Amino acid sequence: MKFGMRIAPLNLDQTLGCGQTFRWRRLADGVWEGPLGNQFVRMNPRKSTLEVDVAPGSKSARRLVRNHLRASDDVASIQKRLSEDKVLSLGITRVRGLRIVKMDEWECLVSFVLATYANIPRITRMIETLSSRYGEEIVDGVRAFPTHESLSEASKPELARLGLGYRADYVHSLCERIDDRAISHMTRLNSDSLREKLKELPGVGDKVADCVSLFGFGRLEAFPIDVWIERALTRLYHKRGSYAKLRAFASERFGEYAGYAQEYLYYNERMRASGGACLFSDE
DNA sequence: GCCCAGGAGTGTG
DNA sequence: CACACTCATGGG
Repeated sequence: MKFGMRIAPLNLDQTLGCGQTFRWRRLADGVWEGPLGNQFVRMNPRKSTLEVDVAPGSKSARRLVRNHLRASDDVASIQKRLSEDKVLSLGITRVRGLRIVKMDEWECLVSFVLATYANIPRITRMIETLSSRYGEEIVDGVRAFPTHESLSEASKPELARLGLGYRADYVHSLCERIDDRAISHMTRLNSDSLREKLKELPGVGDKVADCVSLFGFGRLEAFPIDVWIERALTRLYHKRGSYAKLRAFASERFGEYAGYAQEYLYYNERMRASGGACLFSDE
């Protein structure tokens, strides 16, 4: 079943390939596919519309995609606001279609706990391993990210044999410490309280709490600081210091859309490191 | 082999 | 508050 929808501006390569989320795969010609909720979705960016292909009878696919790509974000307006920053204004037009995604809260939490001190290819593998073991099959050979219930059935030694390293213990205790009800309750907290609640969880520190706030709970003011962002802040803004200091700087500088600013800086820093084009400069 | 990775937890000064 | 150290392991 195919249908078209308008989500603009949108660059799927930038949005789905930059490490916000880990289960989308790029096919030829800019087509992306992957599991979204309990459905397997293929997305093909056309001139002015996004062509979506899902299994016949999938009624909620349109809503799922719109929600995941945050279709209601007024990205043009957000970029206009962030362009007041002289550093970002230089290259922001080249990430016009890079959108923040909205992930499932539980999937996001586990994913970014796994992401600690690992690189993206490995994170992808770990998440694929958990999904293939504990996820529900949605189409042939593709399994959804495991629910809290199914992942909770994994024993500690079982998890320890899956190549997660020390993260295996985090995942196991995470299952014991939180459930769907608790997550549902957290969606109603203000961002500061949410952050503190997340940090009470095993394997969740400043950075993971901010990633989960941003990509999982949709708090656009969150500004996760990893090694790449640290480098970007040093190089472009000559800012160094503790997490709290850098976070305060970002909050003051980028305000309610700090999350988008973070993603632009992150994308740019990684492109730069891999020899790609550099969007922003401090000159 | 070597260095690094979308860090967190714990202990110490 | 700031550091220092450890944690387990794959990717480039």
